[in-house]
Amino acid sequence: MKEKTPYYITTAIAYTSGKPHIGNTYEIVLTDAIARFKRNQGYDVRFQTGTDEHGQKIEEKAAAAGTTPKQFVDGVAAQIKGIWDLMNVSYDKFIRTTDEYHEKQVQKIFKKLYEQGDIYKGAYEGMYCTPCESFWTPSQLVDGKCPDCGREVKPAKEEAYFFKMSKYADRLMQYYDEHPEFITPVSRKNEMVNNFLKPGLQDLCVSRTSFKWGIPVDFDDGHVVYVWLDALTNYITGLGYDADGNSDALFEKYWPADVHVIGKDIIRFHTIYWPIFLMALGLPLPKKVFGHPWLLMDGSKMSKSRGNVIYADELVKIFGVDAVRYFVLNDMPFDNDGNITWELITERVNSDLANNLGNLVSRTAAMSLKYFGGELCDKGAAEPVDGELRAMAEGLYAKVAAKTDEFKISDALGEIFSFLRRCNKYIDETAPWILAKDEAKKDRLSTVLYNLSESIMIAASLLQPFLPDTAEKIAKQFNCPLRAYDSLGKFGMIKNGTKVSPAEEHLFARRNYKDVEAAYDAMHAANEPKKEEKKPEQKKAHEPEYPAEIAIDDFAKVKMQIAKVIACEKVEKSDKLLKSTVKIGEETRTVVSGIAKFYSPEEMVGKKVVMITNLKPAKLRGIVSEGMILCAEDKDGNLKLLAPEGDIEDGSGIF
RNA sequence: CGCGGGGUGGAGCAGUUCGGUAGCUCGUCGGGCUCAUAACCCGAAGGUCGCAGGUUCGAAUCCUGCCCCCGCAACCA
Repeated sequence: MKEKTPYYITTAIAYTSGKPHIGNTYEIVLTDAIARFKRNQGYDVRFQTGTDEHGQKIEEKAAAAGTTPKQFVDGVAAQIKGIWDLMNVSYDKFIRTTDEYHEKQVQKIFKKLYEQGDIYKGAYEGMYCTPCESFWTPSQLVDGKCPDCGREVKPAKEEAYFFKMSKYADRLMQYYDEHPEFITPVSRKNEMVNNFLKPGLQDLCVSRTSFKWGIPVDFDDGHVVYVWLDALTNYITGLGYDADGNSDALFEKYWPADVHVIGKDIIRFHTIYWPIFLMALGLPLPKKVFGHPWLLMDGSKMSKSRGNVIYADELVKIFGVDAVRYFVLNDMPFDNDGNITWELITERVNSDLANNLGNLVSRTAAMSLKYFGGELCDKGAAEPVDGELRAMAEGLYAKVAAKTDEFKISDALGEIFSFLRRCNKYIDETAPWILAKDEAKKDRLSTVLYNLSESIMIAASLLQPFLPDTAEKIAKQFNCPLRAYDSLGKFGMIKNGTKVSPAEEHLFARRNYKDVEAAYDAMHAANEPKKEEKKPEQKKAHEPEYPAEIAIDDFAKVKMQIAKVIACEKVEKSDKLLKSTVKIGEETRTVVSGIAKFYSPEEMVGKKVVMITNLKPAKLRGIVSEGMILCAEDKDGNLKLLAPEGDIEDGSGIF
């Protein structure tokens, strides 16, 4: 017997900074669908996913939550895994970058690359602008001065390790040329070449000293491995790769990966840095990187602060797992961003799943039960009208497989659902209820119902990777096994005498939008903003994470005073910033505030505002801001200045 | 001129590589049917393919210019 061909497929690992929303969940469902399809085709599939758990942001979040980073990521990783499981994702391996074997290998890899000279200790060497706290390359300087603020800059250094990217650039270009399908969709390739390869690759910073929550560089205290070298290598450490050459058999079997499924935002890291790391390690490169588009909430990017986030588990509660899987798989175009709204998903579920698929199964089963006690039998009473149905059924697998191979999952589903539509039409053409009235047509009736059941089984088998539970339910109701993919070209596999069972419940319930809305509102009862309140033009609201309580001393550190705005202008090249000159008693200061969307310079002048006056000065858009004007912000990001209730002298303190 | 994506009947999308009757799903309207989840089937209405030029016998598709939307970047002390 021939050995199965290995197929290694991965998702990007999810960053453990918070609960993943439906957009993040899309990636895992997409990958799962492909993995399941490949398994059904007879590949020996390994499907890996996991979590990316290091970094400054996590360190900060953990601190804000009052836990250790490890406790924090344990919690989030469990949550992410829980959602993947909820979505019925058939991963074989869930890797965490805090797993011991991963950390150990990353250290080894780092050391190996260092020893062979691909990683070198260097410094951000450049012209440093102290007030801006920024490094600039000589070419960025304007007249030899800081391009931001126009001040003097001086040469400075900050220690860090770098990877010599440029060394491998030519080989990478060559790889692109020899493997035109490496970057999918292909349109992304040009983006990479034009934006990064042609201008010349910058060396990549691969260590940090500014935070601690990372894998330590074991030969240099204070340095931790910086994100990409840590995160990307999960694809090989998860297979048991060993930098010393003692890799696991798994690694030998599955590497190189057949495809990395990732979001379009990180294509660059997977098609430039990752291949180069692999070249440096002397390993073969992945065969394909598929950068999928994004799922947008009603046309705008989902973000917590915008209040337009939809989570997979909420959708599942309302619609069920397979409906959610179907929606994200079907409504995502191949290389454009997809759109999700409550109306859209309701419509999809109703028209495709309930009306087309669910009702077809329901009416077919009901007729079999009614006319033959559920017994299926091809009496051989074929008629010309059957031909088209059979031909379509027999050709369906090839079409679906072709689309799936191109990762055009939406098109693959489209093929299946147009076939289901054809089945519904077949019922109309054959009108079984009329055949049933004529005893002489009994055989014909039986054959018609057999043909329908057979068609449904073929469709269900092809739907299995996308809607696994639904396929199972159909198989159970028709008492037939799901078909092996190499026999999908044959029509007539159901054994005569097979009995259909009555339905326990509808495959998919029809929903009306009002109920969906009500269910959503009930779920969010008190908090969360409602979904209608999305205002795309409004930018993010701040999301401070407060400690549970603070001591009075902490509060006492903040010096607040009343200030009077005596002059105000827009900051050039900025759409949010106003630069105000304020008077605080005897003192005059300059302060920059992000309120230009809400206040014009004219209306600012003369206002008395509340200001923090002992805040460390910061430079914004090249202007030093000496304080902060306090505002209240609603959930849509609208701002209102805080002002004293009555008139009071500027410079007055606030307690 | 920072980078990138997009503007196709009421909604969501395909078609643009290699120009030649503008397609799909949903919605609407009319009809049919009754096995079925007010489901299914048939038919119809509805589009100057963002705008303006150009190339061509012919442009959604190629060229030029412009407008609008979105994301990234910058920026919110």
